[in-house]
Amino acid sequence: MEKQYSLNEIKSCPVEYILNINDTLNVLSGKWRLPIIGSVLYGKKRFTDIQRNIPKISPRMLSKELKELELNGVLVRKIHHTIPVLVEYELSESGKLITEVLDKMIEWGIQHRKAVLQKS
Amino acid sequence: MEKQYSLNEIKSCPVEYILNINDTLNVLSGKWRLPIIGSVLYGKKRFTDIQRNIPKISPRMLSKELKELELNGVLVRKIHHTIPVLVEYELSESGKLITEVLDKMIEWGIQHRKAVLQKS
DNA sequence: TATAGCACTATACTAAAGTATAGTAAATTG
DNA sequence: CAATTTACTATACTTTAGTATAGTGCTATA
Repeated sequence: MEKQYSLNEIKSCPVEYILNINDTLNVLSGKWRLPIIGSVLYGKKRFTDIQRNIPKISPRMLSKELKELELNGVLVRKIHHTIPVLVEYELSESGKLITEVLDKMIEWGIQHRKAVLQKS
Repeated sequence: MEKQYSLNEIKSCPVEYILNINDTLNVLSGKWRLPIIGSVLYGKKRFTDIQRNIPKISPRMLSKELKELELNGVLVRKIHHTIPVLVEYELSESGKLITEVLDKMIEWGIQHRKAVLQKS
C-alpha cells in the first residue's frame, strides 16, 4: 500500500502537489475537453448530440477525446444493446466534481480580468 | 462600458463562463508554466535562478514563457538598471491568487485518484 | 588576457495536437 | 430500394508546441 497524504501534507510536498495538478490539467486542457464536459454537464448525451452542441468538432476528434475522458475516469460510456445500438456518455461522480475547479477558474478569471484592466 | 456580470450570472451564461475558464487555463497549460509559477511562488527570482530550479528547460523556452506570463499579467518583470543589469521576475498580485485554483486542483486530483482506484 | 556568469536571441529541427475528407456497417424512413 | 441516421474509423495532412545547439553583448574575476 502507498502512503496516503493529507491535503496539507501534499501542499507542502512539491512532487505530489504537481502530480495532482497535472492530473486535473490533463482532464481540462486541449481544444475540445471543456466543450465536451460542458455538453454532458447537465445530463447524458449521445455522440451526435454532443456533435450538434459543438458544431466545429470532427467525429475523429470527438471519438478520440471521449475515449480519453472515459479512460481518465471522467466520463462513463453506456452501451444499450438495443437494435440499433445506442451509446450514451455521462460524467462520472468524480467528473461531476470538476465543476468545483471550474468555478474557481471562473472566479480567478473574473478577478484577473479586472486587475489587468485597472493597470492599463 | 461593458456590462459587469456577477459570479452567479456568469455561471448561468455559457459564453462568459467559457471565456474566464479559458483565460485561467491559458495561464496554466503547457509544459513549463506550472514549474515556472512554482519557482517564483515564494519570492522573486532571476532568470538563471529559475533555470536552475527547472533543470531541463532551455533558455529559449524560459524566455518565451516568461514573456507570455508577463503579457498575461501573471508575472511582473523588474529591471534594475545597475551595471550589469539585474532582472527579477515575481508573481503579480493577481498571479499570487492562482494558488486558490491550484489548491482546488490538488483537491480534485486527490479525490479523483481515490475514486479511480476504488473502481479497479 | 582568458574564462566564466548573466540574460537572453537566432536558427533549424522534431513531436504532438488538431484538421480535412472519405468511408464503414447496421438500421430506419420515404 | 435509395437516401438518411447513428456511431464511429482510416488516411493524409497542417499547425502549434517544444527541443537542440550555437551565439550575442555586457561585466566580473583569476
